[in-house]
Amino acid sequence: MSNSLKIRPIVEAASMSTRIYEQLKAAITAMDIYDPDANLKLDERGLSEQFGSSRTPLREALTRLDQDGLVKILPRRGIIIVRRTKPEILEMITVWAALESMAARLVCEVAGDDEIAKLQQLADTYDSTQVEQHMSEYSDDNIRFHSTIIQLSQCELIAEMTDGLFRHVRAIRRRTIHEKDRAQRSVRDHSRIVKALGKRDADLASRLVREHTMKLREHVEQNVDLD
Amino acid sequence: MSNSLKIRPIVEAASMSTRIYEQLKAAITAMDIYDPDANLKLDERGLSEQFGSSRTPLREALTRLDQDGLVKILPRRGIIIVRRTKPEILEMITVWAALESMAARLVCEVAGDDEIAKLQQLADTYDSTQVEQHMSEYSDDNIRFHSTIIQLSQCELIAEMTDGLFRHVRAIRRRTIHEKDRAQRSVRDHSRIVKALGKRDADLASRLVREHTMKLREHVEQNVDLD
DNA sequence: TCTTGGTATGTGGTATGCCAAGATTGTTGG
DNA sequence: CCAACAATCTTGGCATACCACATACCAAGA
Repeated sequence: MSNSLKIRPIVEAASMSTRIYEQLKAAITAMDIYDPDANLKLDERGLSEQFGSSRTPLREALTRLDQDGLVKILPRRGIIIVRRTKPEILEMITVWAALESMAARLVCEVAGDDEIAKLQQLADTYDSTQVEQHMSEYSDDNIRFHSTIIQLSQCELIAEMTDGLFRHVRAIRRRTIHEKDRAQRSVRDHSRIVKALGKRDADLASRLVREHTMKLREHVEQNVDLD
Repeated sequence: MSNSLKIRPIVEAASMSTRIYEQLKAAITAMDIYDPDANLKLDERGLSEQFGSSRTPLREALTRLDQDGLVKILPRRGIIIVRRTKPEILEMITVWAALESMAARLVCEVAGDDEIAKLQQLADTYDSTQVEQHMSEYSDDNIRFHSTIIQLSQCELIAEMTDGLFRHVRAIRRRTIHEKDRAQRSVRDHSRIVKALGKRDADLASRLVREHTMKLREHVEQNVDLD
């Protein structure tokens, strides 16, 4: 086996603009943009210097972020990270409900029993009594649960679209009041959803998912103040 | 009325890159990209010359189109208009069904009776006997019907998202076999949807919309060949 | 005629510099 | 002390030049 060269294909190195784009996207996602003291202004020339590149690739990255709706480029005024208004957030949650509801429907058709069992496991990690003690972890696992449903639907497009939505909704989660009541209800909801998926009851599963997410919408509408 | 200056707001002159972006987007939307003889290759330098600009704003426009998924930029290989694969189209229709279904639900809550009456009018323009004689017009009015539902939902985000989907799905409509059976069923479906909306039966309306769109999905899956 | 290294050309990526239009600061006249 | 104006700075838009890599073509040798 050693009488020939062992060559592995060169991994296509991402362009500088792509790397900048990804890094900026991650950075914006990580920061708390709804903090009243947050600095939302971006400096083109300053950033390009920090990245050790010229303005061109940085500008390309910013154009893409603008297209994503993460920043807004204001001619001759500056580039700012956009804060979503509350109505916009509510719309996002509504769309999320629509997409995940459809995903649940698809899961009933295409997912294997083993995969749904995996989902069961995610839902069972916490019972109603534990959840109040591990709030922060639960928040992550909660998102993981919903992401998994979307994965199992095998619809790539739904995954893409909700990815952007999760990003924004997660940002305002830090501004959400966590009531233990809500968390406990959430655990019960998840359990019911899994059960419906297991029974391949598409109508029920999709309805439960939609109602579950719309409850979040209601909660945000009444308990989150962004201004 | 003529004793005062007639002032109309200054239209914020769009940047060159924005105008190029919009023009290219319109051009790509207009062409039949699934024609086997279609030229899908774009020439950066050639285009910039045609637009009378340098490559920079053109490249910015192309970056945005790439982000939209309308073109694909291949480093050092060229820029091509992307053809959607059949599975991708099917996913788009599925997502469309999810979104419009939710839109119907919202319409039941927020639309006025007068607005639903307008929808009724759109649905009644054709009856089952007329539709086969005015196929091409019906196709446009069909899209208008669905667009109107989304408008009436007052959810800006759903409108944005479906806009992109319509664009792609419309492109393959030209490759779809139009059976008069399907058109007649479509007219009946629309009528039922309006009725459900009028009764503010959100569950029924959303179900009918979803099933209606998923019928299109089925039809495309079985009757459209893109390769 | 076929193989093969070399070369010309095409194409997107990046660096740089200038420009015009807001924004800011400083100055001046009241 | 303040309003109005002017000089200056800031900042995104655009043009241009050059680079690196992919591809096609070509010519020399087997």
